[in-house]
Amino acid sequence: MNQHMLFLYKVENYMNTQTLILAILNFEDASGYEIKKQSSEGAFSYFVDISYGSIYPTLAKLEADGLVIGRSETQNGRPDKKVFSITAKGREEFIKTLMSPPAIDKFKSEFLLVAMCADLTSSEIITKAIDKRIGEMEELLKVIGGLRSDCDHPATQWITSYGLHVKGADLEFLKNNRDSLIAMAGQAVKLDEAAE
Amino acid sequence: MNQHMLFLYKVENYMNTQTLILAILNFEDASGYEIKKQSSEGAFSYFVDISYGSIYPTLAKLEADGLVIGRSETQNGRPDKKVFSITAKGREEFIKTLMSPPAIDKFKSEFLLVAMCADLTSSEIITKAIDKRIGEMEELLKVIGGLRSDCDHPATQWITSYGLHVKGADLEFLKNNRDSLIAMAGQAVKLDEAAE
DNA sequence: ATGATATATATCGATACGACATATATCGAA
DNA sequence: TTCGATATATGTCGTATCGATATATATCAT
Repeated sequence: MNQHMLFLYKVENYMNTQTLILAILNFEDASGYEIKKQSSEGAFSYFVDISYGSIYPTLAKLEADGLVIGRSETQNGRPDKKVFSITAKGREEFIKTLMSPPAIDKFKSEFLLVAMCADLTSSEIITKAIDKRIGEMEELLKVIGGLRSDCDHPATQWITSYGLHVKGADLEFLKNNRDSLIAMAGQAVKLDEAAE
Repeated sequence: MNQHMLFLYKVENYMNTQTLILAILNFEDASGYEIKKQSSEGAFSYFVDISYGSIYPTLAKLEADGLVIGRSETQNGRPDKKVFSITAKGREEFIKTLMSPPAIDKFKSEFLLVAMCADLTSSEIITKAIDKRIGEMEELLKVIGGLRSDCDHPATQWITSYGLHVKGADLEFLKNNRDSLIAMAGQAVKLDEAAE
């Protein structure tokens, strides 16, 4: 077997717009706007994010493929919306994708980049960066806690407990080690000055 | 001020290929291949990942802009490589980007999607998914631990301690709650059958 | 010698993001 | 009372990035 035959064993990534939309619609009917809200503020926001630039074209494609169906709804005091439901074919397709082993998490952090380069900047910059992060982490814990109490679906409870545990540990480290990171700020500059 | 003037206050995302390459070259000179290794196996792999499809075109652009300079190096028993160094202008540009407050972490998880949909699949699928994750988490802890002992740079030690703390808590939750997630598998199917 | 693996550079199609455009309606403040 | 801000709602478009592929050299085990 050579490297060009690896596709036979390839584990496909399914964390794409199509799967995400099917997952959300499998829980409840939604418009494109509501899908965006679910993905960036709602129950899925902790591990998912989709942009409008992906949502609307993908909804059109999913409808053309018969995986979802849309209907227009007129509203009082708001623009009309197009609400989508998942079809039997869509649900089947979605459950099939869930059977592949999940790919490893994707994680990118500007904060860790700044922290790793703490010696290149000022203590003011580092203080702002870590305090911003502590605030965001506290906010995220509130959001996850809210999701947890709003929903009695067991698997959702499981993942929110997971989130609270991990992000709680995260916040704990940030608070306990805030000052030691700030103390590293500007050290590279000081070394340069000492060398002159 | 209307919404079209928001760019005046916009906090730019700087977690892009250009910044990442400058960050890596600020630590040490590297070829495109070595930059890829740093980003997916080395000191930066915990919070960064760049593909070849981004690295080579960006290196060419950075060199054209005078932020890095490349030199060819012939090697014994290996293909030639082009090693890049960051310039004074590049370092200046990089430090300037570090002064903006870091954007929130980006996180996407197929595992959490599968876990949230545990009731739609079989216990076999869920068992494989969580055991795969436990194995990957143990592997990641080893990698971060290795990075920590290989490097005496204080800020790198700080972020690796952070990683060990958070990922340790992650693994702890997975082990303690593995069986309760598996118990949720297939419940939606059972409810369907009971309704028949 | 054959195939697998590692080093090394590069391109290209598909995907997704992020900014922008457009429209309706509510509500508080100048 | 109109102006601006905010929220709902749909959609497009340029561009950044990924993931797969192509190509080449060299080593090492079978």
